[in-house]
Amino acid sequence: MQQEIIDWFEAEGRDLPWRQPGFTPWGSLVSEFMLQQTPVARVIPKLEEFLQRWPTPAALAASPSGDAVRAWANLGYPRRALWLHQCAVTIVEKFKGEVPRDVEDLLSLPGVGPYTARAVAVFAFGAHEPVVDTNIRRVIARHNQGNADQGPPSTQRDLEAMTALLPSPEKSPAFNAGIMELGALVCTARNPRCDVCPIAHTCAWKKAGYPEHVGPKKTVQKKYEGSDRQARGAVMALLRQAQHTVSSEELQACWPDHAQLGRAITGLLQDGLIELVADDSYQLPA
DNA sequence: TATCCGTGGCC
DNA sequence: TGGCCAAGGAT
Repeated sequence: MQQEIIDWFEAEGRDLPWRQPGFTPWGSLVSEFMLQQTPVARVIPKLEEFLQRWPTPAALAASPSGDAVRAWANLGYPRRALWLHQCAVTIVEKFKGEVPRDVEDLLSLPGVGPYTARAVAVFAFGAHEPVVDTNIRRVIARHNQGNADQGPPSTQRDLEAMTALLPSPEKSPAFNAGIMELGALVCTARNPRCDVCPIAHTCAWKKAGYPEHVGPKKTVQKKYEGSDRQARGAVMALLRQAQHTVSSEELQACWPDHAQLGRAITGLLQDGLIELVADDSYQLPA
């Protein structure tokens, strides 16, 4: 399985920006932040802009966090932009301006969890570590466990499952990237392309006749339309496009439900995504 | 562990 | 049309 995935990846893997020679560890960190729950196609243009403007952690650390939030634009989950800015500050202060290469150090950074820490360690530094993302979990669930779907994540179990599959250290990056790419391009959530899958001949799910998912299912997201999250999004969209501060009155106009808007503003202030300035106005953090 | 956190595209 | 899904993380 391992070598087949590596061979397939080298033949069929996409030429993504973060796979270009010379791509920096900082670029890897930024790209992994952007790729957290945001599709590749939407990330690519924003990543290029972001890295052109802030090619190093020191460059980003020298800018106000609000600038990072504004550049994040509509990628979603703007707290990621704030955390990435805090990463830059920490990297300058504690790691001499260089992205750390140890998983433990990476995990100490805000917004860096089990996936991002290992992705950077492996893809930027060639570490021998298990990377686990939703694609990899799905491939393992199907090919190795014969189940249609990965179900809810469990960090410890998932890391153990992927660790058991790791090939020799020098092949770790290609295997990790390859199995992830396989899940993204072939072993997809909907309409998997088993006819072109390099490991279909050993796939337990295929062999069992593609049974329905067994076991606990992923929890479904609440409806976005009319949600508190959408209210937060409306406030952030208004503040991103504003040239100056935005008055409380202008904010009222961006969302119909006052109680909901109040919760959104309170939450955003608490998260540090917006700031209250003197005259009952708001802005992105300076 | 379950829930919260944006946004947009797809079938 | 609307639910599902997308290289997760924090609490």
